[in-house]
Amino acid sequence: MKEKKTTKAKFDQVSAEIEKRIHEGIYVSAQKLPSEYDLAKEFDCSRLTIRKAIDDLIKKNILVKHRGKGSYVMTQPKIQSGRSGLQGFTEAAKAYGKTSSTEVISFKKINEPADEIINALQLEEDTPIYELVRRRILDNEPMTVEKIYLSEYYVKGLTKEDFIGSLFQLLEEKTEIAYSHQEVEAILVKPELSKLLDVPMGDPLLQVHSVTYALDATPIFYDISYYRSDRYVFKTTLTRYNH
Amino acid sequence: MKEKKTTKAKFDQVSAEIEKRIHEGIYVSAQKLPSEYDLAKEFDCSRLTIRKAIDDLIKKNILVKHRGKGSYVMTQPKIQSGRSGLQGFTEAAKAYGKTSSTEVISFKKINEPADEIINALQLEEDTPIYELVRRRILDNEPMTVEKIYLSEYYVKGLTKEDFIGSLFQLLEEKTEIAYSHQEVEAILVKPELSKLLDVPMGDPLLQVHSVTYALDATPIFYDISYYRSDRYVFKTTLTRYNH
DNA sequence: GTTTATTTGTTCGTATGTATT
DNA sequence: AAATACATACGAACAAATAAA
Repeated sequence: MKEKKTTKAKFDQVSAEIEKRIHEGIYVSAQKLPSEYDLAKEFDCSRLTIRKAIDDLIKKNILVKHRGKGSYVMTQPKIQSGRSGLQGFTEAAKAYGKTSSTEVISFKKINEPADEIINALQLEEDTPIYELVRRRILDNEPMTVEKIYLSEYYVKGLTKEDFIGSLFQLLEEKTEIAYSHQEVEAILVKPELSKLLDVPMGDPLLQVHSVTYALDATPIFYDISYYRSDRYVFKTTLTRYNH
Repeated sequence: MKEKKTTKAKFDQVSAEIEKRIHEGIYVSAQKLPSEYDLAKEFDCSRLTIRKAIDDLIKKNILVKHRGKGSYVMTQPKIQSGRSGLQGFTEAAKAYGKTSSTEVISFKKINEPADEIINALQLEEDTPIYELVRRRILDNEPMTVEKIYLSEYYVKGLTKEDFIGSLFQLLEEKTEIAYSHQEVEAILVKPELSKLLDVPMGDPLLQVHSVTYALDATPIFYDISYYRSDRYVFKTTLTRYNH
């Protein structure tokens, strides 16, 4: 039997502790953090470890630093929706203590998929593709409708009910997911979506196209999602200097 | 007299060379890069230097890696609009060889600014604020209207004409800009914007709120921008594992 | 299925360079 | 001009995940 990973990396412990201090108000924005040298002494580790810890907090948009000046705490956006973008619906819901659920609207084989999809997934023409339509509900209100297109390989033997949970988790049994490219646009609600999202015609929506890839750049699935614009905001942080 | 920085950091040379090889098709997605150890031998440097170079390319969404497996080239989104988000209108225009220009629509003092703005800029109530409205034009078509709100300090002695160029450049004479928080929403075009952006009423727009801060978390300016949804797409890349 | 080799991850010590105050 | 603080870089060693034998 294997032992659990109870001992995290040192730089993870350090960055967790710094993050804790920020939440406790010990380190506040507007004021400089202790220098890397001092932190290294305090945590009894090398400066490189401190630098790695700080680097991770910079990636998480929690700290900023500048050569010769020092490191500072970044102000937090009022509502934090994760690192970047729209991902993590279920996790975001949990974070706010809200009830979220997923409905599988349909799951079926498509014999004549749009070129756009065939192209994005780098498949031969006339390859059969499976379409999965799901709806996400937050506190009894429909928030998102997502249409997902996958090749047969990933859904062999699966039925509607299998898609109630996390798609990522399901797919990672077959392939390791590495990254996805997303494109966000503003569109007007279409009749079909008006019903599913319970918004009147003429309302604007956020439409997100994405393609998700494995490490070796194999496309895994294509996704078009629609977000109610009165409930969903896309948040990002831009940093000027990427030291 | 000081010598110019002709000699870049070694890890910058290495990452530039790797990037070049990717563009030349020497390193392609779907195939593993040489190991860090081998690259270190080839570039005659330490493994840490290679790791730093690779790390930077990962930050730029050019590479992905996975422990025990190796590093891979990420597929590029069809149209590359920069690191993340909507920033860099002028640069993006240049990259496509298009003509871009900026019009200053108005620049005036506002005596009763909205609470939303006072709040975002952390100012006292009834503090006078300056409003700058600009329009960006790409290939003779209006693309963006931006409303920017700044306190007196940053615009003292400036006139309309001073805002034709880069706002960032102008402000950095006074304060160093560190980062900004952005929120993207889908809205319907308002009458005023319909004219400025030359789109019919009822059309959707992308609306972006942002607050820009200095290193010490002082708010510098508040910005509400409107993007034509038929011309502008917001692009991001999400990475699953952030090693 | 176990062992071995490969590959990335973590960490230290040390030294020197460069920007800021 | 000096002190402080971050940036770059090397060498070395061991850990952990993965893939190959």
